[in-house]
Amino acid sequence: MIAKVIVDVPSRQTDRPFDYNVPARLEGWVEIGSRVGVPFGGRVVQGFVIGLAPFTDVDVSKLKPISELLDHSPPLSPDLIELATWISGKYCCALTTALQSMIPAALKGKAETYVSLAEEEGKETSDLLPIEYDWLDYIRRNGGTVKLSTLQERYPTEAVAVKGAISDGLLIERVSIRDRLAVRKVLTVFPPEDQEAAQAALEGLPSRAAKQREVLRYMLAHGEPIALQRLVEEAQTTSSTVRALADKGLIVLREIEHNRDPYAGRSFMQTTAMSLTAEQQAVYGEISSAVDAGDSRVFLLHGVTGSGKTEVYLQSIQHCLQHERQAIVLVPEIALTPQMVERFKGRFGDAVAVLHSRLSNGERYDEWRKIRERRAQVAVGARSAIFAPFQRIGLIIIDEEHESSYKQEESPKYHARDVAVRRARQHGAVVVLGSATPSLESYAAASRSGTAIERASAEKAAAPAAASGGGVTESSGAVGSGRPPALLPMPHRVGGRPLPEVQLVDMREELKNGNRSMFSRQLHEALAVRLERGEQSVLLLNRRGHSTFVMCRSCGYTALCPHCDISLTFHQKSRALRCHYCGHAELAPTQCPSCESEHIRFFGTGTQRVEEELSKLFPGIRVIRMDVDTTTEKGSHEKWLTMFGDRQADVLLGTQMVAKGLDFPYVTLVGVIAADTSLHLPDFRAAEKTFQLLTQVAGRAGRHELPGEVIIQTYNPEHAAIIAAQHHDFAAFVSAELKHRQVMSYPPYCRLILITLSHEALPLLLTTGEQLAAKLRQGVADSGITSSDNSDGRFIDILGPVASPIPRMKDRYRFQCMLKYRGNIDATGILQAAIRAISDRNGVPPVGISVDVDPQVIL
DNA sequence: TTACACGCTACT
DNA sequence: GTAGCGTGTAAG
Repeated sequence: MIAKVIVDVPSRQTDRPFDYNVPARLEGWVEIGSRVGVPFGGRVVQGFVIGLAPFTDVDVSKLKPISELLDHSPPLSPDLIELATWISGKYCCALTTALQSMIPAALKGKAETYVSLAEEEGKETSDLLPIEYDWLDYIRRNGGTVKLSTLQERYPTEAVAVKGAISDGLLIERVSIRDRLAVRKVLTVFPPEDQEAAQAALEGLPSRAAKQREVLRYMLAHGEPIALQRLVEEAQTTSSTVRALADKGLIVLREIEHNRDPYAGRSFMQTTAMSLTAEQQAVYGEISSAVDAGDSRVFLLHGVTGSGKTEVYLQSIQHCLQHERQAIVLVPEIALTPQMVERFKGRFGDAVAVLHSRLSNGERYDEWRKIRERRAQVAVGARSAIFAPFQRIGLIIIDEEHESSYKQEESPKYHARDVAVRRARQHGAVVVLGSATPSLESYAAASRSGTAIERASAEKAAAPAAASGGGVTESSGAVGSGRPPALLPMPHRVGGRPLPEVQLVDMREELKNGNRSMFSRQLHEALAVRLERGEQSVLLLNRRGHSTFVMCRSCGYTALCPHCDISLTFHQKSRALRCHYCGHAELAPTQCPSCESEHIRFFGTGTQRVEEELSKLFPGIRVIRMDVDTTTEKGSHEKWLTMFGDRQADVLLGTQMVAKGLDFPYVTLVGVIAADTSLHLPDFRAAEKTFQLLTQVAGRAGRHELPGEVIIQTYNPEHAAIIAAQHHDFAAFVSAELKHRQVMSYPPYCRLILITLSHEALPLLLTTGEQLAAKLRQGVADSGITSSDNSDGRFIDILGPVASPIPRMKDRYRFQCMLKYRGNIDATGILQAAIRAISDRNGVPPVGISVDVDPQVIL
């Protein structure tokens, strides 16, 4: 049997299947999706079997056998392999990169060399005396096989002798792939099987074996297996005592597989389905009947904050599970809070597997196995949970579908929303995209469709998009391909609670009136009121990144990274200047390195400064600050939110992470320190992102009995995005923004591909960039498309090359080209051909090329 | 990606 | 003559 293997060597030349013989001992075990170790160019690498065939075209003399099978059952299923193939084509990445992203990091094997004694295999080594070679004895003591690296570490002076032994055939070298992490095993003590015999033996124990007697009594009394470590603690004894008992055969000591459960020892209050409002019921009805139909439909659930989307998710999942199908729930990493997890665990208990980046590799691996072994039917997780190894998916929910964190920034640069639609089609599953502020891409696509229930209520909301429509590309992402998503509106909050009142404060006026503080009088006043009433406030510092840059007020010098040409960021803790991109760090200067002035200052309002100011204005105020500095530690995120929920603080101050999905009954004030910081970023989505963030954070207030108030401080109170956020007016925002996008020709009116070229040598980079652009233009011309609008609605435009927004990173210069296109155009195909055309005959391009299809951040 | 072969330079 | 290094090539 021949296996087609994708080897884990991510390069253009090796991105194709290689054929291997399946050795007799693995016959029947090697399946499609198996992870194997194979010899590849003089070493052993990991690979995935993507096909099996009885014969091959490859010269038999070249064929090598698979050297090992790495798992008992294949970690990938054929549908995931098919999905990976699609991803590698759509997002221009190596197939192995796509495959690799689908399995937990714990299964990313590394090659390890082992040496075995030849004598163990019946060969003669009598001419080597153990006295002469300590290391030889060491190998014998360790069962005849040890890791070469361990041997080298223990006997550094014997390198030559070891090498000699290998070439003399006394030692046999073997290369094997070792997982980063095996299943965790725990030594466990089992109670005696024969109670009566044990009782008798207990009497017969010598009088000085008091501890043994105690342990045995404990085990008889409890009658349940217990971890050795715990037994030792509970019985105040040592492991040797327990082992002695085990040697006598009175108890059994055995390793058992242990599953790390990050939520072990935590009880979740079980909840049952709440009765739905008419609005929720209508939406639930649409979703559940589509699930029943096994129809791979896409719904865009547009529900205002507090409209009860989560309850609809929960009941839809319930419905799906009742039909023996599984469900995936994607949540932005930042919103994967204990609150969110609690709601799912509370409803579905152990049937839920949770996957997020704060889990250790081991924990994530265990959750993943829980899914694969069908012990879980619901997966809740961030982006990569879309690859959860379920067999029969019925429903995929993407909460906060507009979040840019669904786009992976590293290769494979996939968008989880588009992958979800594709995977749903494989399984005949329903996709629900939920948001209070849908992305313009999804919304524009959905506006072109309609079903019974939304036609009535959505017409008004959809009107502006539909009016400007026609130009909306029918293929902007997978969302747009096939049948357009149907819009499911939920415009009302549960319980008829009003959306909070939003007040805009013009900070220019504040300055004019002599208030130079970062708090306006209104916000100051409102905070004081909450403190007095014992209510809570959420303060948002809307700034992307955490940059507090360094500038000299005398000469204007700013500290730049010597490798990347971008501003260095000041870190209070270490008093260091760090580069955000390459990790370069230096000590913060006390005087200007350029003009030696003392007037060097750290700019930008960080959360730290807001915190200081708050304590100055309100002595004794209890503030919880959540930003990258305070939430990197494992579990810290959770800890802060629990504290805040327990009302151990008056103010929750933070960056974007405080804006999403939180639901605290005593929060009656939301303050935005400066709404503008993200508004003027050189990114066509800046306004959209600002609107979304403001709307989301405003939704944190007054979700329960107490009414909420929102204060937004801004220097641009007349900006359309900010006014729309003030009035909770999604339709107005969409209408204005879509017009703008159409004029400027940006998504959803076209699609984008960003190509970044990088190299240390600037001249080479420039010429290569020009060559690539020329080949692209030629490719476009050859396929008969012009860059102006065609009668068939197709159009393509090639921009650049121009210097990237970050013109140098890690000592490499960067230039970029942008492809803008609309209509049925194989843009990735044209691009791939152009790259091939400027590459050498081995397919290696002269400079680094990175391709980002449907980029989220142009910045 | 990486191991290895090949060819060149620089020195024993 | 050969160790040491850079470059190119192929990997089943």
